[in-house]
Parts: sequence; structure tokens; C-alpha cells
Amino acid sequence: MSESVTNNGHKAKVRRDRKRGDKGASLDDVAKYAKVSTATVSRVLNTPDKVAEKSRLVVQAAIDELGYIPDGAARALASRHTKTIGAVVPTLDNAIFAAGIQGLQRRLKKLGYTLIVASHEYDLLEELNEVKTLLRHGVDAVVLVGSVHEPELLHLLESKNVPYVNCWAYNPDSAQPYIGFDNKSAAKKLTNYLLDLGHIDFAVIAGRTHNNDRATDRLIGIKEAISERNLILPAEKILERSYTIKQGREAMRVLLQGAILPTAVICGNDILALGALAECQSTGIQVPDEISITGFDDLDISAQIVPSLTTIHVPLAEMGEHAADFLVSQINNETSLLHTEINTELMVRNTTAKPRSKS
Amino acid sequence: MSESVTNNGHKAKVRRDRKRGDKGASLDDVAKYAKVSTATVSRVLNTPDKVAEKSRLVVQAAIDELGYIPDGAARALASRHTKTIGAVVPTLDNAIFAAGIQGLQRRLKKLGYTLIVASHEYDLLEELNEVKTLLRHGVDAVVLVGSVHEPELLHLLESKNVPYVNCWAYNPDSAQPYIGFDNKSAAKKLTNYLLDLGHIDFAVIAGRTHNNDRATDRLIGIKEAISERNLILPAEKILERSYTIKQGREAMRVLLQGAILPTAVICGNDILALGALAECQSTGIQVPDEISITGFDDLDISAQIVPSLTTIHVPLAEMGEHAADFLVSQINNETSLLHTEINTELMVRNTTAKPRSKS
DNA sequence: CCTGTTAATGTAAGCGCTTACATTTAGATT
DNA sequence: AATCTAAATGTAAGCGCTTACATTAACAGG
Repeated sequence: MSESVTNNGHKAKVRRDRKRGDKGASLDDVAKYAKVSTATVSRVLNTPDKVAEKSRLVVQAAIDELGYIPDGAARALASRHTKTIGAVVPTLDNAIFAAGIQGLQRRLKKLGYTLIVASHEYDLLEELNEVKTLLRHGVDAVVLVGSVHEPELLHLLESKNVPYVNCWAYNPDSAQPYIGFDNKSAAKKLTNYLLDLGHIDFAVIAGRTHNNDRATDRLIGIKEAISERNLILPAEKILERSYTIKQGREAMRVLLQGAILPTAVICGNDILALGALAECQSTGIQVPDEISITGFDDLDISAQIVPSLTTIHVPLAEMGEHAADFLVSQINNETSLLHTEINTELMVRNTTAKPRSKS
Repeated sequence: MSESVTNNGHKAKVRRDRKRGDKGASLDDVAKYAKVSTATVSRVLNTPDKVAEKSRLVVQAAIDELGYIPDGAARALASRHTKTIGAVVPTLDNAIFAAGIQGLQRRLKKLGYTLIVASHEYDLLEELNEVKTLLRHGVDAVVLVGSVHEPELLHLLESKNVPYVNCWAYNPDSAQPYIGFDNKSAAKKLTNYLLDLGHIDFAVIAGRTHNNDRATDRLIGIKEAISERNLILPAEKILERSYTIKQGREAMRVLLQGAILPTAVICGNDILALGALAECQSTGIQVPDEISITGFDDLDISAQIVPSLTTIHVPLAEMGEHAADFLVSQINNETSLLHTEINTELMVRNTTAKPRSKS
């Protein structure tokens, strides 16, 4: 007897740690329990209407009884899809991305998909890396932000046949899918409103435009609107800053030290505008009496703050939902519109007014 | 000839859509290309030091050449782990969660893990569902928010042997792992500061406490501090609101209509405080001269706004990083501290002052 | 030159599912 | 009752990896 112990001991040790048992039941277990084939169990999971009601009930009972949870990896390997979609955004720190993601996620959940979000901190190479990671995880589709990416990124996606869509921007002339809004024309709309009020002396606190088409387009829109009225926006009145309140304040501080004060300060987004506003408040500058300030994005806080912020409203949740629908239909090989424009709206509030009369 | 066309046509049609080819190269392809076995390729991917440098180079070249990207599903199925971690938070709309997630994600990325975030909108059943979804996707570990969950949730996690940790709260007496901060004592610290200033008439705009241990603990801390000074906080001076600026404003409006005005309004978080502040500003009430206001969380904006907000600072990124480390060490069966407290800090700023002198 | 030892590599058995195809069953039609 | 058709179910071959174990190579010591 004692001799066999050694051997058995060895055998027993083999493969003990990674056996089912700590994990739950498998589809096989369910099949046995319900006395049907694995195929039938799989069918009640995936195509219940192809199964007779009687056996569907038996199987369902077995599933509940055993607390069976399907193994996503096995399912993905066999079916070639993960029911997972990836999104790569610049950052989650900015509410504008968080809001879009929220809408995307909500819709995706309804459609039976899970979202994986990654951020690249405004680094295009990092964006590419994140997409590779997502691909490694087998995402069925990808949502991207804006139109500027590493060339390799789209090649990769296309060569792997993974659907994708660009969001937060809009370009109907592109061969790539877009679901978003026209940053340039929205910025133009805003600027024209200010021009119509009679403003002439502008300053801009723009977001960083490097590798950021949204920030770039907004700035272009502003410039275009101004030059179309034959007015001039001096280069030194255009400040580029990162999207933080602190930077917004700092930029406004710089502006207030200038020889000639602007009557209107157009900010790249609400965060910068909130910073600019705060700086005015702490310096005792009256907004909008002395200076008008505008934002872009319409954050929740923008409508509530005093004075409330004139800005551009963007229905981001809606955008996310459209993106979800688009991608899922792509996955299912259905046809869908390549370009969907989300409409922006100018929200006129209390940080803007006619320019102070020249004294 | 023409007769065979029919048959071939049929055969050819079978399995055309879902073959590799649209997908990239497989590990087998790499092995063939490099003239080594699949095992060797797998080893250079997972345990490169177990492979001779010579063949490692050859394999690496093959991988680059073919643009090989491993199939996560297959890898997960064979290895029993997905290199994926799930987080279920109440919402991403609240910057406090976004910030913690950011820290978590950053660290996880460094450790070679991918984060999947889900939100449950303060619905415990939904939280359970999300965890189930995560489990279906095979996450290796889960991060949870707070200490109140469906009982089934923890059973599930434990029965599947999936490591988890509660964050954004702290309970050293629990048998469950916690990485977070003590909401109650932080709130107490804040309240004591106000008491030390001489405040007597308090009002509280709390977050919804139902199923929310963080909001509950904060409220308890406030109450305790006040009653320890033998003062009274009337029930009608405690308002519960959702975490939105709008609700904060509305609550403050209610408070301002009361017969006897509070000299200090303690808010459940910065969002509510910002709303309360906005309402005061629009009503012409001076903060902090007439009313002191406090928040909790220390959002970026809170330090920049005018007047800047007195609040509790919480190093959320740090918390996320600790959570990442903890979970990964759990996955690797290393031992680690069950409880890690993240220290909060009282940020005294400009929305608080001594109470107005009674006239 | 042989043997022992270790390092490197290869072989092949799954991991837990899905699904094409085969088979059985049930129901309809004559 | 015999035949046909469609619905339900079963069988079993993978999906693309990892890894235990087997085999071979490399090299040291005698």
C-alpha cells in the first residue's frame, strides 16, 4: 500500500489548483442535469425560439438550479464575437467625454453589449496602443474620438475587419463614418451671435489644438466668423490652454493685463470659461457688463452658476446612443448611414451682453 | 465541367464569412513562419526568459512581420484568466467616481490589466446584474463602491473565487477588504471646524442616504459632532437631495425660506455645495458673511470658484491605485492588507467664516 | 567518449463553448 | 397507414491558445 501512495500523491497533485469547482457549473453540467445535449443548452441561451418550450423550461430550471454563468471566453472563442465594444477617449476627466460615454454605455447595455473604455491623455500613439489592447481583448467594434488618428490605427481596424466610428466631430465628406457635431459651424454660430451684439474686440482662450481636431475646428470657426465681418483677431489675443479651470483663470489673467481689453472672450469649452469667469469675479470685473464670456459644451453647472454661462449645447448622450446603434448594426452587417450629424444649440444666458459703450 | 460548378459553388459558400483571413495571423501561423512549435511562440509571449535568445528573436520577427495580435478569448479559455478587472460604480456623471476610476485604470494598465467599468445608477439590483455581466466576461477581480450590496453579490464573488474590494468607504472592522476613507469621521472633522468657528444654527443638504452608505455615514458624522456639543440639528434642517447642482440650488432655496436662517450649511458633496452657493449668489446672500457653506470631495472647480469652497479633500487617484495593487496581488495569491485607509484633508477656503453676529 | 544534468523545444490534450450537419420526432397530407 | 416536411434535438468538430509532459540538445565532469 505504502508504495502506491507516492504515485497517487503525485497524480492527485497534478491539476488541482485550476480545476472547476471553485468556478461554477459548465454548460456540460447543465446539459447533464437537464438530460439534454449541450447543443440544446446552448440554443436556449442563444436562440431560445429554436427550442421547444418544454425543454427550454427544463434547461432554464437547470441553469437556475446550478447557478450557471456562461464562460465568456469560451463563448467568444467559439462564436467569434465577444459582445464587447471598445471606446478610446482622450480622458474621462472631462465631463464632455463622460457624458457621451454614459449614453453609449446605456444603449449598449440594452443591446446586450459591454463597453470597455480606455483613455489616451491626448497622445495619439497611446491611442493606437489602446486600440491594440482592445483588439487583443477581441472587441467587436470601436468608437474613436475626432478625426485625427495614427494612420496605422485605421489600417489595423480595417485589416481586422472591426467596425468603428469617429465621434465628437463631424465630417460628411469623409469616407469614414462620423457621428458627431460640427465644431466649426457651432463655434461660428456662437461668434456670430457675439458679433451681432456689437462686439469688436475679441479674445480667445482655445483648447490645445495640437492633434486635437475639435479644438482646432472651433478655433477655425471663430476666426472665420470674425474675418467674414472684416474684423481682425490679433494672434496675441488667442491663447491656447489645457482644459482646466486653473488654466482658464490664468489665461484670463493674462488677457486682463493686456493694453487693450477685449469686450468678449470666447473660450474653447465651459471649463475654460468657468475659469475665466472666476478670474473676473476675483478681480472685480463685471460679467457681462464689462466683458462677455462664452463656453462650449453646456455642462450641468453652466446653467446654474451665477451668472449663468452662454455656451453651445451638445446632446452628447444622444450622440452616444447613435454610435451604439451604428456599431451594432455594422456588426450585424446591416447597412446604416455613414454620417449622422448631432445638432448643437446656442444657449444664450447671462455671461454675454452688448459690449460696454466706449468711453 | 459545367456540372461540377454547382457542387463547387456550394462547397465554396460554406464557411466563407467567418474564416480567418479577415482576421489576422494566428499563433500557428507565427509558429510556422518562424519554424518553431506553437509552444515556443506561446512562451516568447508569456515567459520570454524561458526561451533561448536566438529563437526569441526569430519568433519576435515573425510576430512583427505578420502583425500578429493574440486572441484574448483563446488565451483566456486556455489560461483561465482574462487580464481584465471590472469596476461597478453608481455613476460616471459624478467626478468623484471618474477620478477614482482614472487612478485605478492608470495603475491597472501598468500592471497589464484592462478595466471594464459599469454603472448601476444607485440601484443595488442593477449592481448585482452588472457584476454578473462582468463575471460572464470573465473578469479576474472586481472593485465595488461602498459597503452596501445585495447579499447574493458577495456570495457570487466568493463562490466563483473572484477577488474584490470595497472602495470609497472604510470599515476596518469588516471581514471584507476595504480601500477607502472614513466618510463619517471626515464629516465630523468638517463639522467640528464649523463648530469651533462658533456656528450653532446648522442646516444640512445631504445626498440621498437610501442604500448609500457614503451619504449615510457623512450625515451621521455631522449629527454626532453637533450633538457632542450638546447642540441640536432639527430634522427639518436636514434635506436629502440627489447629487446635482440644480437640486443643491433648490434645497438652498427651501432653506432660505425657513423662519430661522442657518449660519452654516453643510452639503453632502461639492456639487450640492456649488448649487447652494449659486442660489445664495443669485439671491444676494453673502457667502461666507451671512452663511457659511461646505462641500465634500474637493473637485477641481471647488478651489477655483469665487468664493472658493471649504471642503474635504480625498486623494481618489491614490485610492484607485491602491485598489489596483490590492486586486492584482490577490489574483496572484499574494497576501496583502485587508484594509487600507485613505486620509482625507479639510480644505479651509473662502465659503466659511465665523457666524454673523446676532443683531 | 560516456553519463548525468539542465536548458530548450516539441507534442498534444484540453479550456468551455458554438454550430454545421446528421438524426430523430412530430405533425400534416394523401 | 404510408409518406413527406418541418421542427427539435443530438453529435462532434473545432475556435486559438496554454501547458504538462515527453523529447531533444547542450554541456559539464569523469
